[in-house]
Amino acid sequence: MASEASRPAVDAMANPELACPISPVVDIVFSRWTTPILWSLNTFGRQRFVELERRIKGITPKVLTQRLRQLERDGMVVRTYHPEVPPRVEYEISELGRSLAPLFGHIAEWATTNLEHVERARRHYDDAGAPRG
Amino acid sequence: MASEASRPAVDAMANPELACPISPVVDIVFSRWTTPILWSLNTFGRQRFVELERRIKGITPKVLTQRLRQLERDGMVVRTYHPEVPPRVEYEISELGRSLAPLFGHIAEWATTNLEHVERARRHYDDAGAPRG
DNA sequence: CGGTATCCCTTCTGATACTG
DNA sequence: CAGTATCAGAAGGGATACCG
Repeated sequence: MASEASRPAVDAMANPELACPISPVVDIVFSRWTTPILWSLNTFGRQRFVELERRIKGITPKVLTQRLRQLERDGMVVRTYHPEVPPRVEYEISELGRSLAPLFGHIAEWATTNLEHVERARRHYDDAGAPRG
Repeated sequence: MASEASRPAVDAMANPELACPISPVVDIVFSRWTTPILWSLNTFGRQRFVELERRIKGITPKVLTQRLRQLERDGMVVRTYHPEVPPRVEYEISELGRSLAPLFGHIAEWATTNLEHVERARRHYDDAGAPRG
């Protein structure tokens, strides 16, 4: 195996000890509400606060603000303030955020082929699969 | 665009309206503690409860049980109970769970090239980037 | 419009103790 | 060993109201 510093990314799947190397990414990218936000910004382009609020069904302004701030801090989205009356704020995905697109594509692909397997497993488990022992 | 039923997975990136199609996967795969568990099982193979408990630093038996049950219900892991004294239970990743390996690989790859960008963005934001407006 | 402030409540989690 | 039971505490959201 290669050294820690020069190890190719794929080798991470075989990296022993300690926590799994994808946990940090999960914290950044896959927190609640972040994927719909990134998805919306990536799909529909630059949007205002209300547009996002309306698009992302069920989110409250407080939570939307929190997540947008976090995503802005992490460099995933860019916030632009226009000092007008009424004020106008636009959010757009950054280059760093856009680099997640292929990843999201892979996840979507996994979903289309495997989500039904999960559903099936759940039904099977709920019918008779409760753990014995 | 193709119809809803036959649409290729990658087109999901352009799917309009409603929530983003990867949210269900996020709920299943990227809940707290699930990635370290799947990672450990995928990397080190079949393991007993205590082995997982010791390997995954900081997890409590209660939470480990909860997550393992959920993963078992979703068909990601297989639980095998050996009625011996003392009892022995082994967990291993399922075929469905193993199908996530390439995905995890992509995430790990993204991490190695982009995680430092995130760190940099955070420092920059914390230094002077607080939103004005 | 684009938020913030406040309150409340559910969920998640940790610690501890105990059992077959 | 492989959990379960119980309780307490923290965190994350939601609802509502208000502000520049």
